[in-house]
Amino acid sequence: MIPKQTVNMTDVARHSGVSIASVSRALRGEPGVSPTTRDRIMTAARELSYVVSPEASRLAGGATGRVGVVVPRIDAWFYSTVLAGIADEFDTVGTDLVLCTLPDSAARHRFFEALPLRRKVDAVVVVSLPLSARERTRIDQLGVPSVFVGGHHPGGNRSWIGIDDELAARQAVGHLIHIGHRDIAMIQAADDTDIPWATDQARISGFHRQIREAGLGDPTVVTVKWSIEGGSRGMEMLLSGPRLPTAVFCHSDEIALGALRTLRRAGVSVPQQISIIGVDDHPSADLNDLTTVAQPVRDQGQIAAREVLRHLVGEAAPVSAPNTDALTTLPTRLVIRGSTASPH
Amino acid sequence: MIPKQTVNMTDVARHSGVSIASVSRALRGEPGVSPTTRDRIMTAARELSYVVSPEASRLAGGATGRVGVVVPRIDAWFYSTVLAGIADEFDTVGTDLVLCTLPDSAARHRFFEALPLRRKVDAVVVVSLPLSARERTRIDQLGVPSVFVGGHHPGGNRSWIGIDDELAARQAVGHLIHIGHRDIAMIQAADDTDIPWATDQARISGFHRQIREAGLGDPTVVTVKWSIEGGSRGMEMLLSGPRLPTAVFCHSDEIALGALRTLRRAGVSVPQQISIIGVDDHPSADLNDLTTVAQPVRDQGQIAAREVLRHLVGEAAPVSAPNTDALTTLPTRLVIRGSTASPH
DNA sequence: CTGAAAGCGCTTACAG
DNA sequence: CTGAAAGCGCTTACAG
Repeated sequence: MIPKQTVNMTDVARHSGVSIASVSRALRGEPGVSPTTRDRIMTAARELSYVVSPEASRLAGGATGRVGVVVPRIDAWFYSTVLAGIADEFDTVGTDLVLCTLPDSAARHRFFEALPLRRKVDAVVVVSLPLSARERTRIDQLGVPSVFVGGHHPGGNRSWIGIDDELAARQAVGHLIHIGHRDIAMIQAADDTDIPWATDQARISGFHRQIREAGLGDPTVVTVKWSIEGGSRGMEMLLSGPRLPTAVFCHSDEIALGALRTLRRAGVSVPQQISIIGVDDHPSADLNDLTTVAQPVRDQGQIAAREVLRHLVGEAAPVSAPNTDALTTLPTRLVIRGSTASPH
Repeated sequence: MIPKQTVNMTDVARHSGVSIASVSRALRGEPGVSPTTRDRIMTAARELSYVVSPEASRLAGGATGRVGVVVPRIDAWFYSTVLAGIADEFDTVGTDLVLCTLPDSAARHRFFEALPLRRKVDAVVVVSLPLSARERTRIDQLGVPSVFVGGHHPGGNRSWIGIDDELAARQAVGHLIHIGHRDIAMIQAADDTDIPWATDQARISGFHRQIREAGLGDPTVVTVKWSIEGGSRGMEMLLSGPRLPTAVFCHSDEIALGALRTLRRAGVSVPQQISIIGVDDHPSADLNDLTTVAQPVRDQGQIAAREVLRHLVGEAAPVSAPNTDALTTLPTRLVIRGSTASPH
């Protein structure tokens, strides 16, 4: 005879001499089970090292114990770090993480049209994806709570965790101005998708506002792709100009690192001849002595995870929570290293 | 009245005027459904934008459509890149990826004892975890196919994809010897867990073998943690010695980057006064002009994913595949940049 | 506090 | 080729 592969609720019930209804209740910590019975059940479950079948549980109206996490990609520092924060938090409560990556627009389109997460998860976390109205609707149509991380506010009273990108830009540019720079350029990053990243807009407008408020003239701005290559290219563009600015605000640390590489190759010394500042506090920023504005990345993941788990336990609609409660803005802070100094 | 949340197989059956048995068969591409009927069913399913309930499917004896991926952590370049390769591949066939991270030994212990993946996935990919015999057994007890990536051979005829770490070390050291170095030290990384990483042993023995075969004397070796900090520390130790070697083989690029940082701070010029070489071809290696031995990381993930999917479709036991077939070793190659040069 | 029973949405022999 | 029916392992009213 073939032994049963897995022990099920019936086995636990038999071993503890009760019905499966009681086992189900006890295991989920529901009221309506006497302490004695509960004890007996828990012991039996442990002895048999029983785990509920998520399939059966879900099918019968329970939860899946799974949460979907949607990221553009994972082989990039920001996303993998957010993901690590989420994974850690899920692990403590035993929630399974179903990962969805949308590396290109085809994958993205497929995801939002087919909604492969449908009927598979109890909630979803969307990381750093600027959504069109249609896409936002589709996420809602998953019919489960959603939480958004980074980049843009999803609108409505959807939960959002992120930083103030405009402020981050102003902190960076403010530092340059504070130490005496008057001729500040920006290497800005642009995405090639049609939907503008809120992050990008905010960092750009923060730069311009800070420049304007300091009474400085029209700054030089070059636009490149968001990558180390892009940063290299951007600095090459600046080096090709009539005169070099005394400082450059880079859209991100990746851009800044590319810029530093070009400067090193060009024999321009940093910070003596030019100051460079980025945003993010990428691990390589420390390694390359880059001044930057740090954002708490792992924390964003952790907080998002907690938020989503909160939705899952307190199933009740958060009537008490006002609209504004849905937005959590984390602080950014200047990290001064060796790539910035006063001009001359 | 409350509208049904989701459309189920019965709806599709009704719309196409057949029984749910036929719908089930048609949707899974099984034989035994006439082309006409199949067409009608497919159309109805599309119109209703129906997706099968994985829960119900699994419960009834089908597959979950999910594969578990176990990684030590994700906020590190190697793992997130392997993961990206896996995720891409899964995406093309619609397999869901359930992510498990084991950041510390507590999480690891919990994972192997509780086997949270039990009954939840059709297969599992284990990335770069050196397993004890007990842990290997536990993975087998999941009762689903498993594929291993990187680091160590799992033994038996389990599928494994990785590189030849000993060869990688020899390629690196061979380059140093080839350009004239005779005094070569190593900064080696040690893990703090009790189980030795096969990767580590292999890179270390590759170093020693190459040194020995070149007839060079007893090399200086310092041991540190696998991190940029560790690399910094290691180079500090070498700088504290009686005389500086002319070249240093670093266990990994991260170690090498830390070493470079210390040298920069110490005012020792690379490669004029000392050559540095790493292993991995971490993105920062390019940025910091580090010579290294590259390994295909994303490919390892992709191949592992394909392998696991192969197991899933061809459910039949691979009787034809001999034992050796289970091991896939990917090539490594020297990438020469500016951190190595002939001595003097 | 406890249990018998219906039902969740599928897959799979078994008949026809 | 097609369908009626059992059963996968749970949860949840409904009785007691």
